[in-house]
Amino acid sequence: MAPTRSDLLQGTLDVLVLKTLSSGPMHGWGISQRIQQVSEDVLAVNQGSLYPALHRLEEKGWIHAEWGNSENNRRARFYSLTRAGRRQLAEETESWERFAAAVARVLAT
Amino acid sequence: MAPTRSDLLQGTLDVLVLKTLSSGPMHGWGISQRIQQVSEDVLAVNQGSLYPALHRLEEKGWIHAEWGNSENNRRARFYSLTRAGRRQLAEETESWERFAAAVARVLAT
DNA sequence: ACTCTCCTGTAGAGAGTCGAGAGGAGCGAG
DNA sequence: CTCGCTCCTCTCGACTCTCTACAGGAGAGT
Repeated sequence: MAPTRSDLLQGTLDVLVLKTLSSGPMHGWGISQRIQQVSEDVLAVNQGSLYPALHRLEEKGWIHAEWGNSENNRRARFYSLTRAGRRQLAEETESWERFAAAVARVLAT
Repeated sequence: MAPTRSDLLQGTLDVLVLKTLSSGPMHGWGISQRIQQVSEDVLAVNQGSLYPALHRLEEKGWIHAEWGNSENNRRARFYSLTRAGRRQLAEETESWERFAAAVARVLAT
């Protein structure tokens, strides 16, 4: 098994999930697969972080959950972005960019 | 009072401090000023985060502390990077860059 | 003297991730 | 048919780190 360092920085998971959901509804397991794939295995989402995050996001009204069946015919909970979630995604994306740019400025000698 | 969102992502403070120290010894208060300045006020380091971080870094042997006098003739604790700290800085810088790039990949549709 | 700025430090609370573990259900292989 | 694998969801305790708020000493200017 590849070590695939996860080490999600606190607070990044939310925006990652929101963004992943912005291309359409998806179930939790799929979201984690997707993030790992798109990040080229740099980011790995632990299940112990994923589901609490999903519930957190749902409680805040940024995503909406619904039971359904996966492509493999399994019971899965599909999440989709709400209007508020879309707004939140925009906000968090911008603040991530500001933050990353600032860190980069410090790190650049 | 300017709002200056701080919201340091957990784990970023260390590399920021290490990097700031890489250009020479400096005292805690100066480090926080420097980071805020270089980041163009995007990053603000709280004192309640700074000093514990400094002590953490020292305990791990990445920085070395020494009492001295500041430019304003005040008692100040000067920190400098150790050899291990330099190594750590290189490592953390690289892993930050990998991480930031990965997040950027996810965020870029 | 008094106050301002510089400078270091601590304590409690809160947020979020990690590792580990549990469990159900579909599907293919033997 | 039963076993085992993959898919999929979920929870708990430990841990780490940041935040807010607080406390205090000492030099410098008024």
